[in-house]
Amino acid sequence: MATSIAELIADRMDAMPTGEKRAAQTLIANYPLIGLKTVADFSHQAGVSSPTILRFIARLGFHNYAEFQSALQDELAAQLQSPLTRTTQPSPARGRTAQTVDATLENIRGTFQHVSDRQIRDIVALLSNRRCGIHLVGGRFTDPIARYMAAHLTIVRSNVSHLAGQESNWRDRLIDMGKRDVLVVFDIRRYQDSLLRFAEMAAKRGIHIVLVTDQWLSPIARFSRHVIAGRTAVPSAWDSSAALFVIAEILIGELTRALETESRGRIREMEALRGG
Amino acid sequence: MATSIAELIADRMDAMPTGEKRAAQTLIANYPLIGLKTVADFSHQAGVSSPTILRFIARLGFHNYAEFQSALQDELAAQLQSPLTRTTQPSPARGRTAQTVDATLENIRGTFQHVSDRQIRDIVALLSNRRCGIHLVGGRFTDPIARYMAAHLTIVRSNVSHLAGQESNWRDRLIDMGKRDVLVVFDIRRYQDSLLRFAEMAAKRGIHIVLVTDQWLSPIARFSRHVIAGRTAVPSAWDSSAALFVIAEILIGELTRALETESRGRIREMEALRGG
DNA sequence: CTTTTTTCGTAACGTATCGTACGTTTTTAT
DNA sequence: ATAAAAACGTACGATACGTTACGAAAAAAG
Repeated sequence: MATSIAELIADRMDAMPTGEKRAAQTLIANYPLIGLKTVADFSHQAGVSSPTILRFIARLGFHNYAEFQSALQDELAAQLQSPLTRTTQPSPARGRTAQTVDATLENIRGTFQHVSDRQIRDIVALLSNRRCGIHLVGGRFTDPIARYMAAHLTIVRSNVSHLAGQESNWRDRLIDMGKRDVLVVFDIRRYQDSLLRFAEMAAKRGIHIVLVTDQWLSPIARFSRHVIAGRTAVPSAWDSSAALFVIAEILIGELTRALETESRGRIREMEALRGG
Repeated sequence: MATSIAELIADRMDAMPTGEKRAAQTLIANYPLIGLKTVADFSHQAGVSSPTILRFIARLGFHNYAEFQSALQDELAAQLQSPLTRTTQPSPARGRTAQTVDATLENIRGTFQHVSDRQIRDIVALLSNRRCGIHLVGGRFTDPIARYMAAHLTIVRSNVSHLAGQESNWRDRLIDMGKRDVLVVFDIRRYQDSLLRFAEMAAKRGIHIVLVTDQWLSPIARFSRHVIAGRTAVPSAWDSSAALFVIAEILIGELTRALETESRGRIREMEALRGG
């Protein structure tokens, strides 16, 4: 069975009439972008008529042109997510572990390719205001990341709280949140209603929301001032939250640097308390 | 001047109305494929109307949607032609963020270069024995990782517990641990005495210890049956636990696969309980 | 709180695109 | 060489798409 459309074409190219063969050749030569354009563009580039293009893709087994384009886009999406596995070996021999690690690495890389320094700076500026409190909350699987971030932020500045337990507990804490407070939310599929409800209530109180989510964007994005989307797809039964974890670490590091002068004193003071 | 469309968006995202900002976020999160689909698809994914999408791309400076798509395709074509230049960013003035991300990626890569599939398999075999319970515990900053792992393991098998709170609480739980139980410990510098004491007591009771630590090896390694060392050095005030996080995810994934038949039933049952 | 401005979505429009029927041309078999 | 079959292109219809106009809603200014 042909795994990619390109291979599928190579297999059947010999058994094609001249016109369709030209279509196949131009598609391979400009793979896959020419296939994402219109039939007219494709046919003109190949020097054949539009119906020939349609007969060509029909011969490949697609029912219509849209289905063909969707297949190309899916393939492209997979390629963009892991360009390494494409350049290196097709890796049937490599272990599952190595493959998953590669996918995770690509997720992290891809995530930060679209996260601008500007965005990080803005969020850090928001979090570095000592006046306003920071509250962190997460979903079923992302709550540990919220905890991780809270554990660090607590050290570099005051007025940091992690919202643990059930939704009802969170709601009680809303009373203590002022208009200038910041709520950092971690939320990935499947998005929890409880988080959405809570974020909505917080937004209505004028609280700034920083959302760290997956590439499909939690509905909380509607109420969020800042949104960072991490890639989560890996060849596993679970989604990977590693990219979100790195986002948290980056924010921790940058905030620590922003509050360097004061945080240094805080850390020293804390260590004195622990040691004594 | 912005060289890529993604940067262009990042620059102007702040000055956009809420609806267009949502369009920008979904485009960045699904970059660039969503932009190659139809306006209707794009608008539906972003949760806004079609005109909002068009106003959004007009604000970016494009005269119509076709021009916008052409620009995306040109960018994509350049990327596909030289996949190597993509991994190494062309920007000469790389920010601290990118450097830290690179260091984190190298840490993860380096970590798994020295972790054998055999080791993973052995640990998974240990954890997949339904007879013995799994207990997870972590230090000050690594406890969230223990929680993360526990949250997943609880779903794929029974008899999983996360040791929360103070050391005294842990000790009380020791009574419930049998000789065949497994204790998964996360511990990085600065190694906590409390964890060491607890691990030692557990080891004396014949409990198998799986240790996930940093490259300098926690002293708990002495009592551990399996030790996985992750790299943690990054140009930041803090160490990075990302490699440990990925280790946890790998173990979660492999264990899920090992228990596939039974875990599938468990997951289905759980979702029924949640839905009902 | 009121007024003004901006922003957003519904609805309608014109166009480009896909898909098909049909006649012409080319190829193949007899 | 002739007939049959396959392939190709032109022309046309239906559909979906991008685009624009307008009124409602929200935000900002006074």
